Amino acid sequence: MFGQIMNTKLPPRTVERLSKYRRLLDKYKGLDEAHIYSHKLAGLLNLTPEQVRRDLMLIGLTGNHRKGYNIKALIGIIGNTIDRQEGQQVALVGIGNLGKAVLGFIRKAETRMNIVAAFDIDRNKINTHIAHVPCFDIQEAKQVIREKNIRIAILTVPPEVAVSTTTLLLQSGIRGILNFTSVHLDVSPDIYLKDYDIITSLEEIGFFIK
Amino acid sequence: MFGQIMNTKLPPRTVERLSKYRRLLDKYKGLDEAHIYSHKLAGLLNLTPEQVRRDLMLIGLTGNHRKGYNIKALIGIIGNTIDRQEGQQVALVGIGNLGKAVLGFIRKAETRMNIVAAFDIDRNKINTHIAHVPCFDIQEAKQVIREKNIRIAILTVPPEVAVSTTTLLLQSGIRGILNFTSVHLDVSPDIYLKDYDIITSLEEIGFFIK
DNA sequence: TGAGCAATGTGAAAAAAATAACAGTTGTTT
DNA sequence: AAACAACTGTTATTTTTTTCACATTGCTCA
Ligand SMILES: NC(=O)c1ccc[n+]([C@@H]2O[C@H](COP(=O)([O-])OP(=O)(O)OC[C@H]3O[C@@H](n4cnc5c(N)ncnc54)[C@H](O)[C@@H]3O)[C@@H](O)[C@H]2O)c1
Ligand SMILES: NC(=O)c1ccc[n+]([C@@H]2O[C@H](COP(=O)([O-])OP(=O)(O)OC[C@H]3O[C@@H](n4cnc5c(N)ncnc54)[C@H](O)[C@@H]3O)[C@@H](O)[C@H]2O)c1
Repeated sequence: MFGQIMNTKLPPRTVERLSKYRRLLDKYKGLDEAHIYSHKLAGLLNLTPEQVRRDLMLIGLTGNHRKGYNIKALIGIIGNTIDRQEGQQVALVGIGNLGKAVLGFIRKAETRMNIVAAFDIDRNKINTHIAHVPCFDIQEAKQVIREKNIRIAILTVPPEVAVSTTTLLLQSGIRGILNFTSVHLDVSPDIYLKDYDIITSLEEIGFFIK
Repeated sequence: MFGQIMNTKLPPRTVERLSKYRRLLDKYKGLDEAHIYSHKLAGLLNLTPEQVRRDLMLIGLTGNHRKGYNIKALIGIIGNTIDRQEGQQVALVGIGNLGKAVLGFIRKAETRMNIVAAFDIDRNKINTHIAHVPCFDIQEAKQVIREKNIRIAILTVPPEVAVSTTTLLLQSGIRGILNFTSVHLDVSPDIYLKDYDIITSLEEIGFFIK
């Protein structure tokens, strides 16, 4: 319906921005105008209009020279580009303070990424639901991950077990990890690893506000 | 002692990596060898040796051609480069699930970034300590931030109040923000803003593990 | 109808970042 | 003490990402 899936290699930065465009525009959908200009979108996200236009060009979206980009088409093509047709299942591993905060947050957020399982070792959490997500014993990870076709894990376990847990997850078929544990994980290049490192971010901020 | 402060403009990526080198080597300090090779450091962080050498070159650190880089000197120069002499004070704003997790985490982490105040509107939290950090009424933000010379804020308030809270923080003298609220903040270019956006990160991971 | 404006689409240039290549150094070995 | 090995330091090259610049298009209005 919205043009074909462009699976030519997209720059990582472009993918990030596409996700942001969509999330922003999801809120506009239906309400306001049917169209949006590159400079408007750029302004809302602190980017340049050229950058927006180039990103949209890369996914084969073409706007109207007078009205700008059709918002529905834009959301549609971004979806065709970055979503998987069969949906993306995500597991959260380690249901502590941080894990619970993340579960609550993602549940509220409107997203295509479905957290379908959480894992812990704590008997009090296992076999309960937290934020409507079923919690399992980490020992069942292999089966559950296979059964539910989970490919992505959010890692919020204590640092001591980060490496061993990662090994288990990779053996279970996980292909991408969002790592909150500030422990360096040594994974093969075909695993997509993204680290969230607050300390590094704070130090970076500290340096640049000098 | 460890060479002079190089305040020539460093690339953001380099600053990030410097922070990581230091954190990694803090653990090595005293224990193992006195020196480390670029390829060792690179291996530990999934970088290339050339990148490590270039980063260290940029901060004026010179290694021994046979033994590699002196770990103490390395930690020292990184400190001279990215730390502020007077220390960096940080505030956490919004002591909810996420805020508490972050407070607990940073407290445990060995870092030069000191969280010296937290703010909320909840009467039950105001005037208590959480993870040894004193909690204040957000209405007192202006005074407290001035008094304690805080320049950096971690923003973990509900999305609805993210923009207004940011305005208040900027008026109070905050220069850098680590934003967890997935709300787009429109700040002037002299404010260093870093967004942590889980949804975008997950979608990015989802795209690249295809 | 056609001049004018305000967008888009995109090649070209520039800037930023990563990688490669290699000469120079330092110790070791024979 | 000469040849060798294994590093570093740095220049050059490549790749990636952003910005510039401008021709083209679609609409409006006189
Ligand atoms: N990057 C950041 O910004 C940031 C912020 C806060 C915390 N953290 C890190 O995130 C992690 C979690 O932090 P937290 O405050 O939620 O800690 P927490 O102790 O509250 O939670 C850890 C959870 O993991 C569970 N767990 C322990 N071993 C496990 C295992 N083998 N398999 C599965 N689950 C297991 C525990 O039962 C607990 O529920 C820590 O590594 C912490 O350092 C990072
Ligand atoms: N980026 C992420 O990965 C991520 C993950 C989880 C949550 N979040 C976001 O982080 C924020 C906090 O999440 P949470 O789960 O901790 O929410 P929460 O509701 O548990 O906590 C919010 C806290 O802010 C306080 N607060 C409300 N208004 C305030 C004000 N004007 N000034 C100061 N404090 C105020 C509340 O009293 C509460 O303590 C939300 O915006 C959420 O969307 C982001």
